[in-house]
Amino acid sequence: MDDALRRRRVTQSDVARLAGVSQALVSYVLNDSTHVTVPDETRQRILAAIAELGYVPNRAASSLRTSKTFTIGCVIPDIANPFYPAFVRGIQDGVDRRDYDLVMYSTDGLAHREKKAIQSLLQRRVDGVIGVFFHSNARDLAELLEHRVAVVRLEATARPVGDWPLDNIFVDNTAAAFHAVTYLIQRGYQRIAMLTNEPGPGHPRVVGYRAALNAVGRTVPGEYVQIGAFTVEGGIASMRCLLDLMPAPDAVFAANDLMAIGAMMACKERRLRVPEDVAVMGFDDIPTDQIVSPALTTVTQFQGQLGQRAAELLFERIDNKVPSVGRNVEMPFEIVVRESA
Amino acid sequence: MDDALRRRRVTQSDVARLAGVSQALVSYVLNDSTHVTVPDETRQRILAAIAELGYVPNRAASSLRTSKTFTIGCVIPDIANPFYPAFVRGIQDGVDRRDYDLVMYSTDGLAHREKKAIQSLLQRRVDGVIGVFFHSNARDLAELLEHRVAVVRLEATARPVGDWPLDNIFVDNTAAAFHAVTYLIQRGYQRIAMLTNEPGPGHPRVVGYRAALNAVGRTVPGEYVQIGAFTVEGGIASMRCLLDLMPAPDAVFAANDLMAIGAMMACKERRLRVPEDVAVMGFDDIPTDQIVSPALTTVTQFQGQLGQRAAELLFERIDNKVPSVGRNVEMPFEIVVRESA
DNA sequence: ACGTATAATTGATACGTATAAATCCCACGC
DNA sequence: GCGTGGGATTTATACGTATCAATTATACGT
Repeated sequence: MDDALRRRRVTQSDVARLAGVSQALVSYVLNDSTHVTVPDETRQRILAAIAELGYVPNRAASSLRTSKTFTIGCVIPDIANPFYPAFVRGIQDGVDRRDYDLVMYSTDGLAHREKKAIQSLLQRRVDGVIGVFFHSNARDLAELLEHRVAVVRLEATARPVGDWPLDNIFVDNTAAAFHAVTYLIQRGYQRIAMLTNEPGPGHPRVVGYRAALNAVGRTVPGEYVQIGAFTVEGGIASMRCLLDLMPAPDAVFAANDLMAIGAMMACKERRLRVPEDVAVMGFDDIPTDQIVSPALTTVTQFQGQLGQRAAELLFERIDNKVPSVGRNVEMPFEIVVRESA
Repeated sequence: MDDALRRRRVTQSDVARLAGVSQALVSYVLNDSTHVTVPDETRQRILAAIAELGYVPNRAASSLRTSKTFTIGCVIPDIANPFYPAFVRGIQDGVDRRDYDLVMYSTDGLAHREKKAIQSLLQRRVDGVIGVFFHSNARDLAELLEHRVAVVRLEATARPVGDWPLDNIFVDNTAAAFHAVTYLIQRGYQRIAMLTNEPGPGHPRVVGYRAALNAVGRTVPGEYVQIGAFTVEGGIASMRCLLDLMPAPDAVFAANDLMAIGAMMACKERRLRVPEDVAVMGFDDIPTDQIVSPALTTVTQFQGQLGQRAAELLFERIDNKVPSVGRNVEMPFEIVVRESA
């Protein structure tokens, strides 16, 4: 095909001409407006013309006129991080059901990339945003909110929303970690260590970990909390350090599953059995957990449901079905007992 | 914040008024047009006004005027399928570098959802599309192409593109499977079976599998090619059938890694050692492969690079740097030898 | 038969931008 | 002193749609 075949875009005016009506009427039948009645005979004529010409509405023009874009923005650190695909898929399903489209941004948790994403969202005049912001400077989000953009944040704990119409959806990570560690305690483990990292949701999980141990009157030796990267390699490195300790822990709670898996690898390396010699527990429930051997005991955040629910919350706001004050919506977690602890 | 704080959107006209110039001039400084020269003094005044009012360009209006949307569409079966996150991330990186945005669609490989995605893409007047289409009825893509939308398809083999300006990026799956199976043969395996499924890229992989065996004068017993779902469960089920055969295979080549992992599980279930009793080889190189034990030997398609390259090809077309005839761009694969074979 | 209410349709306009074309302003050369 | 060539700026317009207001056609009741 050469550029010769390049087709001019068909507009409502073209359709109107063919159907022998005005452009306005075409628009009316397309949006089957309630205030205007179009007799079936003309409607059919117009629909026929639309089909014949292959008319496709121009969203940009429509958005300009109505200032609705039917677009949702999704801002996450990294789609290649195994926590997110299921979450995003949940969002997609919710968004798709309403015939909205999803614009995706990966920020790598970097402040300037979050800013850039927000800037794009602003230019695009999206109707809503679902995001995971590590550096979410409240001012930037404020700009979205001031322009009536619905925003739902995924958080690791309840957050003050002030008077902004900003919803937080969250799994109580502190409580979840508390339960996880309590589970380990009940299983009889005596020296429970933790693997975590600095930015991101590690902090509340450490808080829960400490609380669970304190609740049974135990204290945590400083070197039992290892800080490293949120990756398998990070887990391996941190776990090696822990295993060098005297006494070494008999159980580890990792702030995410990749680290937990790394920890298991470090154990294997030292010929330690999991869970007999040292138990390992993770956080998030990524698909790989069911595959590794031993299968990883963890706490799930039901990422798919989380995404779907986030979309629902967003649309409630878009539909104005909800007071303009921010909500904190707590979602369930669940200890998933498999083989590693 | 109540609706009272709802800010009116600032337009170029607002900026112009504050700076004491015409709207046109504002537009000129924003697009620093080459044909028009704006003295530095006025430019500064305008930029100051932009900053003071917090002006954010309206992309819909801009798109309407220029018929450029700075939007790329991405159509894949399922972002939760572990093959795709790295691919998408590669695309994102390429797209981001050019300050385009990415609209994502998951189709589940269903024809009607592919159609629906294409329809959205059409309405959005995206500048380009990168897609994995299982039912890509050529006519639907034609509609995009006729409207000068750049399209890059990810395929499993070279494909005739006709005269359409449509690029295919592909890893030669047949050759890759041929190499994989040849590797197994060279390792001395005698009875090599295969796990695959029906739609999707299974077919060319089976072709390569057969070719490799034929090349050394072996034939394939019909029941050595098992068809099942592209999932871990599918792999388990299919592998069980294979292991019930007499004689059972001593090696399995799975058309994707999830099936391969399932196959390993089925082996474990029967107390068979991998690779000593039966070797397992997969296809795709998903992140989990490095984690399972034994680590999965597979063939990688370098998904990240694949995505990046797809974006590059797309932009070459968008930039008109390339003749309007379709290209077939082959990308490398590589046998990744780990522990399972 | 004739207004009148209602149905059917059209005209006109604005959304916010980019850009071609027109205008204005000023210094400069002769 | 006056035309002239640019530099600086503005005017005008179109992109494609949705929708209000206005107009025309139709039906209806008395």
